[in-house]
Amino acid sequence: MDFGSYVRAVREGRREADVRFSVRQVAQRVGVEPAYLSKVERGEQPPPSEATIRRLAEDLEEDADVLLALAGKISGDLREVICRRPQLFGALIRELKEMPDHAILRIVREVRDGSW
Amino acid sequence: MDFGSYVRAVREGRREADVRFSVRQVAQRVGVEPAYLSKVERGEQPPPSEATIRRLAEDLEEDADVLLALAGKISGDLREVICRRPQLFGALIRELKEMPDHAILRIVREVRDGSW
DNA sequence: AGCGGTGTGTAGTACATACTACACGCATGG
DNA sequence: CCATGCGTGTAGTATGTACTACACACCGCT
Repeated sequence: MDFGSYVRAVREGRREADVRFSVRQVAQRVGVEPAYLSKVERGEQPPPSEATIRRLAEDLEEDADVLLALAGKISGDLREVICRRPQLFGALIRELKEMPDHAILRIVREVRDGSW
Repeated sequence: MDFGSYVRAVREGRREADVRFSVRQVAQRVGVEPAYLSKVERGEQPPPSEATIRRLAEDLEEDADVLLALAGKISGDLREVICRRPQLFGALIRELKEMPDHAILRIVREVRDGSW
């Protein structure tokens, strides 16, 4: 699933319950031209900037990280964290690359619970 | 320390032991114009592309991830890993954001040693 | 019949990215 | 003294990013 198709699917879904989720109205709330959003949804244009994707995610009540990922982008705050200690986070991420979700989730929980 | 200054420092260091590390010769091996490398080192031009940074890192025997980080970029393979499971890795990285190096290293080791 | 709202086609813009090509003056060695 | 290599200044290019502006045809409503 690419960025455009996903956004279109989500928006059309929302629209079934709320007429305010037309291309035009979403575009207006997000602050872009309707024609542009239309083209992005159809993949005729590449995904928008991080800032625009964030506003779009908020309007559609979608997770910004997921939309950014579909656009092949990484949240600015995550990039900063990694760039501050690239070897450390590089090693960690490459180590966890093939790990199943539950193993990673377990680490997240254990770190959060302060077993460290 | 910005990207340019760092590269310049490393290259000048290497040069003390090996005359092959002039701007011109490094540029030639890396595959860019000497004037361009010169400008990048002095911060007159923004850092090069990921591919060029990788070739530069190899020539200078520096860690590519470190150079990429100084350029504010994230290695393509790491981006792919994160983009495949954005929520999971997002949660993990944000959880580890303020953690000291040794805590993260411990996780890396424990994952590698297969205590999971 | 006409008005508002719909999606979309076409064209164009401003800025960033990622460089190349050529030229200049300096210095060091044969 | 001049050839070689050095770093660097100036100018220019191609491609990508991130959009805007306007126009068109269609559909439902009153």
